[in-house]
Amino acid sequence: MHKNELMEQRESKDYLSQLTLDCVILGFNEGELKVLLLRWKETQEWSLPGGPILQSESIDAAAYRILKERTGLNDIFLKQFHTFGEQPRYNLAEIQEKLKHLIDPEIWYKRAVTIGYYALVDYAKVSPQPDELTVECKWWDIKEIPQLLFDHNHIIQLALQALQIEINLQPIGYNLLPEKFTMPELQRLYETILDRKLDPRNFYKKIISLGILTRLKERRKGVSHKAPYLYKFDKAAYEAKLKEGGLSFL
Amino acid sequence: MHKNELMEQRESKDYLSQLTLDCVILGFNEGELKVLLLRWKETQEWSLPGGPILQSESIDAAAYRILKERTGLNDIFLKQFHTFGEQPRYNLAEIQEKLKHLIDPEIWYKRAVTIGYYALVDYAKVSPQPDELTVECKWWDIKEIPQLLFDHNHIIQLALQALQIEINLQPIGYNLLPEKFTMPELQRLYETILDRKLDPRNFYKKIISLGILTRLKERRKGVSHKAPYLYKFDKAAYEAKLKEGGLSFL
DNA sequence: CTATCATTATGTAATTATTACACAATGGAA
DNA sequence: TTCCATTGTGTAATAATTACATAATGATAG
Repeated sequence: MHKNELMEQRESKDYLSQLTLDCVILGFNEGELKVLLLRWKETQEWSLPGGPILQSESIDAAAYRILKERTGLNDIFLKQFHTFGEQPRYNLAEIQEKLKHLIDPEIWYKRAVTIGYYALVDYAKVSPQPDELTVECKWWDIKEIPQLLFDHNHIIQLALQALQIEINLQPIGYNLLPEKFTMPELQRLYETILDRKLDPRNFYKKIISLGILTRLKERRKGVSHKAPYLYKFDKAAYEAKLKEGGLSFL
Repeated sequence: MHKNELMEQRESKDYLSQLTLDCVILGFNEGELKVLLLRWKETQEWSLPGGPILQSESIDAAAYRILKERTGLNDIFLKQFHTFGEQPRYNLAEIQEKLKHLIDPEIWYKRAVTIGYYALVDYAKVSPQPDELTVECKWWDIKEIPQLLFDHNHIIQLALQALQIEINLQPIGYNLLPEKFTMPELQRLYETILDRKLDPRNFYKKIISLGILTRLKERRKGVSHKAPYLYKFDKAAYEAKLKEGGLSFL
């Protein structure tokens, strides 16, 4: 491309894109993975939280901003997993029609690129907040997600795939559980993410052998069966192991 | 964000970004990983191939376009690995100074986002072509890369990390070698990517046990030592194994 | 108070995968 | 013909993964 062409392009802004970000915010409750979705004003249409990235911020900062706005949480496990720039990413006319009461159809760019992040949060600590274009923000069971706006079903699908790989590389379980948790809870989390049953004896051995868990004296009370022990993630041990290099998970 | 704000934003184009793409094109020659770099006109400055993504194309299509332009190749293993949107990504003033003879400093946007792809190609099949802003396109040994423009050293670093993970999930070796190759060549490729020595007997066992390699009757000739067998990647067997689900690599 | 229910906690043996390790064979060059 | 560099290959030891079953316990219901 020649200097003049570049200048012309800049003039026409042809090479600029609408750059947005979408967050797949995941929590874990009652043995199921949950994802936080927003319902748009005056419709029954749902989508992922997200929005434009401002010129003044890095894309990571934008992701943290959106997370903070929707969940109230600051320190969150957040990871970019894919950038979506198909052409077209979704049926533009359909979206224009569905959301015309909210957004002038003119505003939709032909090609919108969105950067996908997933976040892992402690379900109990989140207070879901809708944004300016939406009226409802709530958790959905990952297995009961409706048809979403844009290509958001697809984005969630890829986020879950990325998570299945990540679970082998990091103790991500600990981001999704409260500070104290039981072994069966942790196992159920792994089973949900990996989408397969695990043997409790082998799971216990494996997890314990990582040496990054502390068993407390306490047990969970109020369950109508043998009370399970509570465990805590031992962050210091984890950091130490990481430095030594040797840490792989399931 | 309210409708009016969105309209205002659109007017000012504040939420639009310069969206570019950079390709880490990797080849393998003489036992070393090579990366294709471009030297800019009238300077000694090098960078990765890349450029703006056009409004009319998907980001994957843009990556294939750039690859085709720089290498002449069509069918290429190409993978998006990360999107870079730090703020700032690099020292803008420095870049403006270095490239002012080519590009009006005005043209540089404050925040540029680039999508990183890596490509794996057969070194021998590539005929490197510079683009409009560059005069030289050539392979560099991965271990001898100079200080590059922008944040391109960083981008290469992350591409190599992504490749180290990918090598466990796919037989990517075959994209980097010619159709026929020897076992020691394949081993050296793995050693280079993983950056560690492998035992030849264990490597042989492991690779053969995947069952996706065919040993030919032929041997490589003209070497002043025992002539090694040639192997071919058995694509049919690979596809079959993939379907059955069970395929993991090193 | 006791029996029942649901669930937790845990060990061992078999299988499979990984690692460690050494030397004879061979093609070309000297 | 000898020498050199490199290829081709097997076995034993160790480590990791899988398969598998039962006693303990806390709450609840009778």
